[in-house]
Amino acid sequence: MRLHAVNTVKKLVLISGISGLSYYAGRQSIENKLESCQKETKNLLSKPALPIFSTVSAAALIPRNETFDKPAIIPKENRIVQIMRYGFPSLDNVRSFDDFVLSYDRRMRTAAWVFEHLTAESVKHNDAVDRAKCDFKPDESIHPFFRADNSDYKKSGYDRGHLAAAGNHKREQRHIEQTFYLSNISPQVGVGFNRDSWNRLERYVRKLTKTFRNVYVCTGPLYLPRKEANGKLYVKYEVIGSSNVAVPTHFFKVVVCEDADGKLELESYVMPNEVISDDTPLENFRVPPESIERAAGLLFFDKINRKMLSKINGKKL
DNA sequence: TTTCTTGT
Repeated sequence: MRLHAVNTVKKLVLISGISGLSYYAGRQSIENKLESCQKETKNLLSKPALPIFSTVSAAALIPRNETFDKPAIIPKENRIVQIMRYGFPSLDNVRSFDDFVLSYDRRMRTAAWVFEHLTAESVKHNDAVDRAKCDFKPDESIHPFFRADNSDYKKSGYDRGHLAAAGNHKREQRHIEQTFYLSNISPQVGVGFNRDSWNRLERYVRKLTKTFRNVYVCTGPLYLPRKEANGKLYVKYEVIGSSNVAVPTHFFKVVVCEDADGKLELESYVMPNEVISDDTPLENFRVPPESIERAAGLLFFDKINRKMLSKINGKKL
């Protein structure tokens, strides 16, 4: 890269989401990112030649349904800062919703990860919120080449399984509705997985808010290699519908809980996307977070001060 | 309680 271009690229990296430069962006604090994003967006607005509407990660740090015409792009109390407090697992195709953040994997037609922040208040039952009123819908913010449609899932034999669980977003009707965008959905085995053991894991994570004041959850698909008859390893996954939506072989959850003293406990799980017996204890699915990072190509909770981490998968450090 | 699909 030519030297004179470097400064411009540095300025653009937060807006354009050039993944190869994520190291630079990753070193900045979230606050700096937002400040910088806000500043650069304003700069860009005065330069109509730059294609700000077609860049992907411009959507990342700017809440949906905010138009670029309004001067106040970043609200003061930013929910996204709260959700992403401990770092972004990656910076590819990041987009934020009102109560969760996701990174979209265009090739797989589903998310690479979704991030949520849960509290006792945010998951408590709310009569005003009705799941039955929600419809699964294509995410129109994704380019049609890479977008999943309801027809892809129809008669596929798979459930439209939430990554950010609907049950985690009952504070407002608007919040739960946004979890039904197909960018937050992956093909999941229904009976025996989505409706059973995976749901059991989701309920367990919600229950953690009873003992911890803050719960941070990262969820995503995995496509793990498997040994075939010739002894070699292959990554093999089914694709469904005319969009070829990838069917993940596994799903992960990495959870960080913060207690009243600010001490942090981490738990990480991998479950195969297949029928799992209901009597299998959830602890059986615990795996070291490093192995999920390697398999997924992600880095979780990058910004956690290791001194604050007291437990990993139940083991004291 | 929450997670869904299919058929009418």
